[in-house]
Amino acid sequence: MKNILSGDDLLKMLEALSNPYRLKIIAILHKKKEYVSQLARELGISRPLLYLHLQKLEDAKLINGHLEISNSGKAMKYYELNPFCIKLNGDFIAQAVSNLTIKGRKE
Amino acid sequence: MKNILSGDDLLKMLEALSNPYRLKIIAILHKKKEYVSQLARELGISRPLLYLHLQKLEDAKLINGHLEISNSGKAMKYYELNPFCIKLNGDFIAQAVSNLTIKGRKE
DNA sequence: AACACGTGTAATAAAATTATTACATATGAA
DNA sequence: TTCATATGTAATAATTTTATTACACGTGTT
Repeated sequence: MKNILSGDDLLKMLEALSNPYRLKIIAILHKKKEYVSQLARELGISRPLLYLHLQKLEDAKLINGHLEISNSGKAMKYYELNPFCIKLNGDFIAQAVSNLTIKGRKE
Repeated sequence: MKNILSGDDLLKMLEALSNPYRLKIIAILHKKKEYVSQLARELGISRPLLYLHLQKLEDAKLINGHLEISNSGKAMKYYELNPFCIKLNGDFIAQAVSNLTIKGRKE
């Protein structure tokens, strides 16, 4: 049985998940989609900082965002969770590592 | 069904896994226990740097080390993998986040 | 027009992680 | 004694990540 995830993708995902705010974002979006300003309020952080975290999660393909025009006519950027499930154990990691790059080295 | 892992422990584990060398260490130790100097050679990194990575993995309880006296009488520090298996998905994370601390805040 | 609320980013500062260098110690073998 | 191999750490440098500040722009409401 082959692993769909490359070592590099797994690493990117783990990096994206290794921050408390980003775990919280996952938890919030697991319940429902939400827009940026509201997320920032719920987390108690500034929008610029939130953007940074959202970007990392989106780069890792864990969430994705899209614009919606609200009834009142405002553009709202909603993010939603991109369902995932990884069985993280020694086997899985050993397998993924077989094609893992270290800092731009060919390896 | 309760989660044995606190949010803080999950985060620590994810942080420990979010580095290419540390993933490689996991992969190596998944096959067999190994001692520090040999690990350093296999990974192509210095021992001081390796120690840092081993420490993070050990703090996250993913590996543990112990001294062994070799036949030739030298002290060798062997590390071995501490078997683990986490089903990483939205549910699991949402659950763990319920008791997650952010930077020494009571939350 | 002024205000409240939304998106978006550039520039910078602060903090944490990662990496290197230089040591110290000990054992067995040549 | 000198060499090769092992453990272990302190001090520092380099890099990356995280966080802040200051902007710009747009829409609807008062």
